[in-house]
Amino acid sequence: MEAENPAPKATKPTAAKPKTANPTAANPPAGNQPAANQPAGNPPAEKKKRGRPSRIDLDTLVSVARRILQEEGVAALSMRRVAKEVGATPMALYHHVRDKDELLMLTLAGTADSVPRPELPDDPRDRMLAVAVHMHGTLARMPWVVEVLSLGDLTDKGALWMVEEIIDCCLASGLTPAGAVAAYRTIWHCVYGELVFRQAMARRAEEPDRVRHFPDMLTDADADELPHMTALAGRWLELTAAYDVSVQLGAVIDGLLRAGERG
Amino acid sequence: MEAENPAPKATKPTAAKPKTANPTAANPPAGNQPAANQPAGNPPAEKKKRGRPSRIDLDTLVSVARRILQEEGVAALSMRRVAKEVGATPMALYHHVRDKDELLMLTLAGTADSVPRPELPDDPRDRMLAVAVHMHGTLARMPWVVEVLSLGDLTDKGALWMVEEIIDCCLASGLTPAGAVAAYRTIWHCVYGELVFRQAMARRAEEPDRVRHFPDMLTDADADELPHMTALAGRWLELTAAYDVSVQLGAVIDGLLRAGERG
DNA sequence: ACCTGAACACCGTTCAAGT
DNA sequence: ACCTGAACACCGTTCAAGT
Repeated sequence: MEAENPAPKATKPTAAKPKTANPTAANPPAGNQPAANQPAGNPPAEKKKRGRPSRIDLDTLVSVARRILQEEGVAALSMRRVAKEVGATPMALYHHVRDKDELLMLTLAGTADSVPRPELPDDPRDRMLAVAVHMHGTLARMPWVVEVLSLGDLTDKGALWMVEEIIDCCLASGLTPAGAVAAYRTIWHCVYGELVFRQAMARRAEEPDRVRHFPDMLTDADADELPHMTALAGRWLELTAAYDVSVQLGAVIDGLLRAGERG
Repeated sequence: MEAENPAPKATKPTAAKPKTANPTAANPPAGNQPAANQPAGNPPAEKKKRGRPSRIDLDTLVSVARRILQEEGVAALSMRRVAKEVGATPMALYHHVRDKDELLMLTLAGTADSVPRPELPDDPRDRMLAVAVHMHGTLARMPWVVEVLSLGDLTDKGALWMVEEIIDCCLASGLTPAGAVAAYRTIWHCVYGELVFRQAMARRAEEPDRVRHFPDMLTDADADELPHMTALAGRWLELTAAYDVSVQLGAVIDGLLRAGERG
């Protein structure tokens, strides 16, 4: 019954083949959303290809999706919405991307290159701090990227120089390759986590009639078990607002590098 | 026209009043999902209240929602699904919760108390590391909580002892109150970030025919600009799998405490 | 007070058919 | 090869009405 594999040629298309060869190469930096602002109904008919000119192509799809994301966030992005904006049926998109998830990942390509690289100090410790702060600052100005990034990691080739720099600094400071990769990840977690909760707080602040759980849930009866929390409750917003990403990342980096020296 | 506020009594219900007085108090620890496993069509009729006995009450709503979340994740939770499982119309739920977001927040109450508190060492540094590792380990076993937590912070009163402990250790180590709160947040970012990407990696591993962006996107031509990345590309999965949360959190905590000593 | 029924304005995706 | 039309199986939520 299940003897040898029959006809290994191409009888059963394994459904695995991705539709885009190399998305990052096919989708150059794009500066700051080139001309995606006009209503995309009729694309400029000046690109000459043989055969029937397809009404929509992957680049415009991704551009339109990216614009929706940065103007209205991930919640506003739907296949139907993109289809409407390019003047096509929802199902037309599925000829260019496998599904919504693939379209989302493609929107990340080029975002890192849309921002100029900063000058970096030479000292490894200061250098990796500068890179980490730059990562954070860039993403703070692109909230939609943070939302999309939770689906996966490292999809934009233009962002790899930052990873390279941080790992280079770690190695220069004496960490092992494994330690350097781990240190990079920890730094990334700090950056990413801060952005997620900063954005969550911003969203909550927009709907003020929502139940506030903390610190409103604390009563005087909690002072026994939670003395510091009750004491700090009144200042909590002020204290969290004073959070300094640069200072915290500096401390984290110092800890990671010192652990490498000892290990 | 817009003179003095008319009739400050209760003429216009300001739509702000939350429907649950104190969700955490109204919803005790609940151990490990008490008896939410039987089909919840007919609730046990042994609770005697006056007036028409409501067919559904908030507690069963939250229990059912929590079960769906931990069995199938946030994507599977919908108001309609919960309604069906309690044997009611979708709209019946809106008499007990304001919207889906409120229901999600309510599911968090009691989750921290469902896990026993660990023994903690006395030394502040070791103590806060133990708490952080406990946070991470607990949430690693409750992926749905991580997903819901991105909507906000600190909604489960039973989780506050961990924040209290970490802040207490920071203060005992000489940090200022502001420094202690900041240090807690940084530790939380590390814990949370690790969990998000661990889960994202697990999700991606489940659908293996998806495009892998990294490190597959790297070619030999990138060796100039990204020497470490190309060199480490082959070992990347192995290296990230070797990530040790406890070691990393230890280094982060050391860095944070030392920064406090100097500051 | 608590719940139902119908409706509105959406989703992602499959499938068969058109050119 | 590229796209359409209709359909499937869903969403969260509003509104008017029932008891």
